[in-house]
Amino acid sequence: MKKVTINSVAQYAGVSKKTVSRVLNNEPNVSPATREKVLKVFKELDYRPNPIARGLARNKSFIIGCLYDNPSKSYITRVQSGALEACHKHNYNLLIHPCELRGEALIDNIDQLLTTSRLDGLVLTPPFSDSRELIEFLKQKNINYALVASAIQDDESISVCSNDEQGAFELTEHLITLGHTDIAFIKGHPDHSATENRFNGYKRALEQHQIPLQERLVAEGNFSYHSGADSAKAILDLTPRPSAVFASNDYMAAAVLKLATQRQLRVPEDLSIAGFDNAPIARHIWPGLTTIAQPVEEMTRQAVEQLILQISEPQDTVYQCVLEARLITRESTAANH
Amino acid sequence: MKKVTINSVAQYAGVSKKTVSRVLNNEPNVSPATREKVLKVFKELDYRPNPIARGLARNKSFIIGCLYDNPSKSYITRVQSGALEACHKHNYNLLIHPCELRGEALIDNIDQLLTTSRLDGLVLTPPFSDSRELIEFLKQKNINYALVASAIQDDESISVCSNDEQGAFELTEHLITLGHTDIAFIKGHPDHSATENRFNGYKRALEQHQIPLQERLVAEGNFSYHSGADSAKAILDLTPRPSAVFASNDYMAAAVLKLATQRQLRVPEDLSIAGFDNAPIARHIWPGLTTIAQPVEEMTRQAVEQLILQISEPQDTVYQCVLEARLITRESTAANH
DNA sequence: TGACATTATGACACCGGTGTCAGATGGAGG
DNA sequence: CCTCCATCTGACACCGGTGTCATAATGTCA
Repeated sequence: MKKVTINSVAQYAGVSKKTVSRVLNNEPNVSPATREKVLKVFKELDYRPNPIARGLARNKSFIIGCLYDNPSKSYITRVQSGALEACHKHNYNLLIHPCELRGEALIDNIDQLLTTSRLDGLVLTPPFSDSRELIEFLKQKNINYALVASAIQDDESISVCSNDEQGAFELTEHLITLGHTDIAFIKGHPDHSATENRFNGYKRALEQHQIPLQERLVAEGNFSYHSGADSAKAILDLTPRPSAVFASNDYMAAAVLKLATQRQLRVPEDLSIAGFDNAPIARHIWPGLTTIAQPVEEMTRQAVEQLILQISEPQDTVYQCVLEARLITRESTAANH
Repeated sequence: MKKVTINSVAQYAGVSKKTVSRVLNNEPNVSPATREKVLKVFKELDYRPNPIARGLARNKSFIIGCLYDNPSKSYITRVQSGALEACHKHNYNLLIHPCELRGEALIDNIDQLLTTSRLDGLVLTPPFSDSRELIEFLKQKNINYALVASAIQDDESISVCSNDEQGAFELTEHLITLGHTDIAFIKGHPDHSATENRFNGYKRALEQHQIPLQERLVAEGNFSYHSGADSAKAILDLTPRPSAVFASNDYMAAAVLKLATQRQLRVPEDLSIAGFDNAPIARHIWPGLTTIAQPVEEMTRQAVEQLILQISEPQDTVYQCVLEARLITRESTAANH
C-alpha cells in the first residue's frame, strides 16, 4: 500500500502534475476528455490530496480555531457542535482552544496559537467576542474571524447573535403576568455582553409595567453554579423575600432551586425560578426550569459558515444576523399568591 | 511586517538554512558560538517556524484527533480538557471528531478523517476504545492511538482506564451497609465496556453479601438522561418497590431523582439513589448524588501524553495503567428503614 | 609532521502540492 | 491559406522546512 501522490496520478494518467492539480481544484481550461481521464484515475488509485502540502503551497491550513472561556460545559459543547457542522460541510477541521480572557498574556497566547497552528480563521465566543482589544489585534494581523453572541457593532466583523435583551424582557414579562412584582435578578459575568443585555431586558419589562427596580433584589453572579449558590443565599435571606428569581443562566437558576429546596421552600408555590439558555440541566431537574432557549448551535454554525465563506472568497459586505430567543415555560414558575 | 522564514534567518545570521534547522531542532554538531548566534537572531526577528512546512517535510501534523460518541456533555468536556493539557504541553493541538460508532461507515469516516487531516495520532474514548474493528484498522494503517477507559486487553495498545468494577462494587457495598437489599440497577449503553464492568461490580457486591440478584430490578439504559427516565418509570412502578437505585451514570440517576420527586417520594428517606462518574449534575441537584468519582481528565491526559511520547520516539513496551475510582457520598443515600 | 578520526557546515534534493508563464493546438475570419 | 485569438497543457520555480551526503575545519595519536 504505497502512497498515492499527485505525481503518481499524473504519471498514471499520462498528464502533468499541473493538469491533475487543475482537475483537483475544478479549474477551467481542462478539456472534458482529460478531466474525465484524470477523475477516473483518482477513483482507480483512491487518491487523496495531502492537505499539508496544499496548505504549504496556498498558505492555508483548512483549520478553524474556536476560542472559549465559559464555565458552562453545555454551552461549550453546543458551540462546538454547531461549529463542527459548518466545518465538516466545507472540509475544514476544528481546533479548540480554551483560554482565559483575563490573563495578561491573552494576546500573546493567541499570537502563539496563530503562528504555531496557522489557523485560517477564528470563531470568538463570549467573552472573547466582546473583546475589542482582541478584535483589533486580529484585524491588524489580517486574520479572519467571526463573532458569536457579541454586542460589538462593527460593520467589518462577521457576527451572529441572539436577542438576549428581548428574551430577558419576555421572561420578565412572563413573571409579571403571573402576578410577581418582587422579582430578584442574578447577573452574569461582567465580561460577557449578555450580562448587560439580559439585565436591560429585565429592567425594560419592569419599567413598562411600572414596577420600580429594587437594587436590593439584584445580585452579582458570574454564570457559574457556584456564584449562583452565593447569590441564592443572599436573595433567600432577604426580608421580605421576593416571590420570584430570574437568574441570568440555568446553572445559577439550578443553584437557586437547590438552596430553596434545601430550605423547604416549595417551588413554584413559594418561589418561582427562571433561568436562561435552556441548558440540559433545565429539564433534568424537578421542577423543570422556565427559561429562554438560545439557538447556540445555530448561531455558531452560521458564524463559522460565513467565516469559511469569507476565507475562500472575501466579500465586501459582511454577514450579520440576529436570531430570535424563545420563551420555554416549565414547572418552576407559577402564579404569585 | 514581512514574513520571517528560515531563509531570512539564515541570511541574517550568515549561515545556511540547514544550520538554522539544526539549531531549531536542538541537533548536535553545531558549535556553541554558531548556536548562540542563531538563537540571538531568532529573538531579534521573532522567528516562528512554520508548522505546515515542517509537517510536510517530516510528514507530521502535530495534531492529535479525539474521537467520541458520548451522550454526556460533561464527560466530553472533561476528556477534552485532559487531552488539551497534554497536547499543549508538547506543542500539539487537538482536533475533535464526534462520530457514531454504529454508523456502518465508521471505518470509512475515520479513514477520511485521517487522510484529510494527517493526524499524528488518535485518542479513542468509549465506546470507540472498545471497538476491536477500529483498533485493527488503525494497527494495519500504522496509526498511533491511545485507548481511554477501554476493556480491551492488548499488549500493543497504550491504555489508561479506571477501575469501574471496583467502583461499582464499593458503591453497592455502601448501599448494602446502609441496610439496602433490594437495590435496582440501571445499565449503561451496551457498546461501552463500562456498562458490563459496573454491572459486574454490582453483582459481585451482592454475591459477597449473599444477596440474590433479582433480574426484575435490573433495567437497560444507555447512559442518556432520557433512557434513565424510562428506566426510572419501570423501576418505580415495581411492587414491592426497591429501597435503592444504582444508576450506571449520574444523568440516569438524575432522571430517577426527578421522577421520584415528581411522585412525592422523599429521597433519601423513601428511596436512596446513587450514580456514577461524579458529573457536575451530581452536585447541582438536591439532594446531591452519591456517586463514584472517575478521574476522566487524568486518564485522558495520561493517554495523550503517552501517545505523543510514542509518536516522537516509538517504544517497544507500551504504557498501560489503571487509575482508582473513588466513592463520594452525598445526601441521596441513607439508611433503609 | 603526517595519517586519521571527529566535529562543524553547507549544497542540494525532496516533501506534495500550487502559481506563472510560455508554447502547442484548434477554430474563426479575412 | 494565413493571421489572430481563445483554449489547453506542461515546464519550472516556489511554499518553508528537513534529510543526505560531501567537504572543510579541528583534534588526536603515533
